[in-house]
Amino acid sequence: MIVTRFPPSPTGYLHVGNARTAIFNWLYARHMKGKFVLRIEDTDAKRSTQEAIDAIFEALEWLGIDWDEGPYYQTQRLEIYNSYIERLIETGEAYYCTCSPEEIETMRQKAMTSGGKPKYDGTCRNKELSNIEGAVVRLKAPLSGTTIIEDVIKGNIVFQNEELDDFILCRSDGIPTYNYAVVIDDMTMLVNTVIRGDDHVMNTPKQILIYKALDCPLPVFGHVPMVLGTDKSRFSKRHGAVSVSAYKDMGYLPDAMLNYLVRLGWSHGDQEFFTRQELIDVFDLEHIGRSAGVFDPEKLLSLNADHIRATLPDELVAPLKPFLKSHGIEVKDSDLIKKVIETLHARSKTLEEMAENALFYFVDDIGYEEKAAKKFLKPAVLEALRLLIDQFEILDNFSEENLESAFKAVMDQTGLKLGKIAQPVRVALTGKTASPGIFEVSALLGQDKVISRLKKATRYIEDKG
RNA sequence: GUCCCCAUCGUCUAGCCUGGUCCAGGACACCGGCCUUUCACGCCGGCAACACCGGUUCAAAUCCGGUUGGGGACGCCA
Repeated sequence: MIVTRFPPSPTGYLHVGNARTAIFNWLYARHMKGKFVLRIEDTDAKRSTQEAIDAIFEALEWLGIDWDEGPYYQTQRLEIYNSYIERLIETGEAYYCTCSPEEIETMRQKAMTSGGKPKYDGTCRNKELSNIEGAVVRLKAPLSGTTIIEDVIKGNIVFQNEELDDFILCRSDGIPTYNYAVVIDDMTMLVNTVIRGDDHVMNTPKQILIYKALDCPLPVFGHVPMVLGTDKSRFSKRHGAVSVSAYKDMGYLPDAMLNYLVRLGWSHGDQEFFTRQELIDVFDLEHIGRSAGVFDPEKLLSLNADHIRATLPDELVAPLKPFLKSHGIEVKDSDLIKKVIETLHARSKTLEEMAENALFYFVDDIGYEEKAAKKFLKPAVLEALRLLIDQFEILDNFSEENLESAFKAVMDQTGLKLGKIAQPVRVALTGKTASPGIFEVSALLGQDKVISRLKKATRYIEDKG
């Protein structure tokens, strides 16, 4: 059975780059009917926070990523790491080292200036020191030969073992280092498929060495290329919004985010739009690309519009409510919201945009956009508006069909074309020059509101004239 | 500096493994047009790429080598 995992370190919000590797692991596990494990890598006490943990859970939940095992916390697994340290010391695969950080630093400086790779020189390698207070544990890494990553995405990557050094497994305070804890965790959690960011390739040979020292079979490794910003450097804050929750707040649909992030670096022929289930059905590791990709907010936005359009208005009601609320609108009538969404869902790229454009349906007193009023609410349309009010007042069924005939009647009486009448009416009803169809807007607004807004517009014109 | 990775339209990518069907296809953005009561949606059309050099071959975007460019990693961070 395939077992994948996502191991965030809780030092901040969930970054879209990290979210993408979480998604790859999750999708692959779901596709293979395997298991997906969540593990919190909180060994860095200085930077790990509970808020970050909560933020990560919230973002994963929003994305619809669930896990079958965990969350595990590394800080609760210290005994496990220690027991394997003892074993590695016993078998001679690791040793205690008492070199100070300062000494190491001068070692690095020397190596750097002489053109070499900064690494530990092995001072304590053969001293067979015992567990002295303040000692670190280092792996006794091979001095020659090669270590090969058989990467499912990038192919074989070969490292000369001379490039590697006796890196630290366990810090002087007894806390395991990242590379060591990861191996022990993946090994004991039976993780057999490790899909992670490109930035980890250099860690992988080290981890392979630990697996070998432990005489443990290797998992399958797959390193996915990074997500870049427009300037081709690692995607970060200066390129725009980077946290998953920011996109949630801007009114993106989780499925759109999922779709976009997966398609950034993975493909399935020419297909651009995927539902969650389609992704689970067809996702594979073979079609993950080898080159890094630029995060394009425009394309995400367009995809979000596609997902909004593909979602039934009914299902958009609940997600839209918080956005209406943030504009001070609380509507109890879900059926009304549904109807409002029907008029807006082909013209909204985000839920936030949809909420903004829905405001005129709900507020009591709409304001006119300055340019709109200036251009369309003019004395020339006064007569048409009054005739329309007359027509509307005698309607007993405020249906779109009846509305249309009412408009026709006014067109006949005034000799004006529909366009000449519709725009002023639109401004009167919505305050803006762009809106859903004038008949649907009117029908939804209802007789009373339409008539009162039209009357208000006539008064506005009279006052100005 | 050392090591590693990458290289098709502005961007995401298909094609590359299994050379010819590719004077390179799709999508976003952009530009025209149609539809039309506005804005969208939809539809039609356009712009635009195989980084460079050399090799292999009858034939290379596809295979090989090099160059250049970009990215990443070199912590008692993860």
